[in-house]
Amino acid sequence: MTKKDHNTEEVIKEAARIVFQREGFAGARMQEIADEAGINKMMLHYYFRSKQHLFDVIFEEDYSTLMVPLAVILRNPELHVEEQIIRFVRGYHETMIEHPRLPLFLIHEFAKNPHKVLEMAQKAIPVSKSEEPAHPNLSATTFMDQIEEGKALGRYNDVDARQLAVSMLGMCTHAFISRISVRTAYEMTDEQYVKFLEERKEHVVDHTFRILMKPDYYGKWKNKYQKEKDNTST
Amino acid sequence: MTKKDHNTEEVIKEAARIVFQREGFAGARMQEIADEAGINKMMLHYYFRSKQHLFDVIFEEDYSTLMVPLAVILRNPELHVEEQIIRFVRGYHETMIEHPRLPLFLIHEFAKNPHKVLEMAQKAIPVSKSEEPAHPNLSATTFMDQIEEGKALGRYNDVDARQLAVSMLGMCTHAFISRISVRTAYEMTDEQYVKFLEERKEHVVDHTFRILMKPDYYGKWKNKYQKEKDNTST
DNA sequence: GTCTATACGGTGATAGAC
DNA sequence: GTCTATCACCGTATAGAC
Repeated sequence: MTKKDHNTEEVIKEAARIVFQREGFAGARMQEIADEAGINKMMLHYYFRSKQHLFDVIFEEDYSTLMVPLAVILRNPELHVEEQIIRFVRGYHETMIEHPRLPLFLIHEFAKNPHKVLEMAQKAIPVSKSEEPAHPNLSATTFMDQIEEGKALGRYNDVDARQLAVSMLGMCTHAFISRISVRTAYEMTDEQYVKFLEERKEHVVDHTFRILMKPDYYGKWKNKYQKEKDNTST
Repeated sequence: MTKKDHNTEEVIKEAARIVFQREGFAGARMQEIADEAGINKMMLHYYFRSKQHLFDVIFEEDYSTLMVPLAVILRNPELHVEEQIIRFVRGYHETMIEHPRLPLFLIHEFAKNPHKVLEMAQKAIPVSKSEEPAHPNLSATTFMDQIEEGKALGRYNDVDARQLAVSMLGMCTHAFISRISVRTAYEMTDEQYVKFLEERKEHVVDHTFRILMKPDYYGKWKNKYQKEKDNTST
């Protein structure tokens, strides 16, 4: 427990993470996890009571990996909605490039067991104001309110904020969820696909803002943004 | 086979469809399917050799349900890309409102068994020209070429056509795939959610065109489209 | 041709030796 | 703390009754 920097528990968890993310709960075999970890199958039961319990531990961690940073962004009342969108999209892509199976894994298990996940969300994401839902769901009033405000100022198009939020999330998730389809369709190698994802980050921000902003306001933002980018890179 | 309008085979298939779509292949239990069909579990093996075979039948049908109509639209060289987009997005939503679990089901099983699905695609979707990939993947040259053409004509923004295609697909799928999240986030009843999806159809077209088209060309399209819509409804 | 009973194989879980 | 042996269960497949 002291010297081993990769103690058994951690080895098991990483093996379980790989197998569960690839196969889902129902498709995963305890034997497979044991093989992946290079240990005896029974050790799994010694360290984690049951398959279900092991899964819950992994799922909760993975859920937090994705959701907590995003929730922090969306709940920050100091951040302007435009800055929220930029950070959200970039953060999403950066996390998911590291963990490309996470979106489909979370969505699939969530769909199979919504009640459980909603409970978990309460635990996983610390809530400051009690009224706020625990799911970082873009229903946060700040997000919606600021979009209404932008409309009133004549900066934003008359978009439905909820539809916009769903579109933005869809644009974020789809490249990861349909990895095989996209790769096959465009005949990409692994390297080309990673490059596509890296680039996609900025495209999604751009697409979102084209939907949200009136053309001239978008033009101004684009100019300002381009300058900032140039300054950063030089 | 003659008189019974719902013969056993059909009853089993519908039960299997429900359970497979809900649980996935690995999560589905033969007993569950039998219960759903109101028959003895062993009948499943009588009519369909194995779980795998039953699954393949269902999956192939479901795959065609979604893909064939979309492929027809995308492969039609007569259709202008703008008309392709409109029909694609509407067709997708209309089919998926009927079969809301289909997107996640197909994507999940596809991700778990890409090789098999790609083979299936060859069978399911008749290919006219041999070079064309069997997957209705938006890589069809007509789609890409027409976007380049629109750019050259100064109608379209300088968007990456592949990024646009992925965004459009993501906007289409996400509302269905993350049904629970969306419903929870916006606290919708069943009826409100269906209404949201019905409306979303036109929003996605709109979002896509805002990404694709230069502002004034978008304005012209919007005007023309609004008139057509008014004429249709009156 | 339709249905039932039983055998097989694999998975998750447990008891106990070292 | 680690591993072996074994159990109980469940889904699948087969054989055979009606």
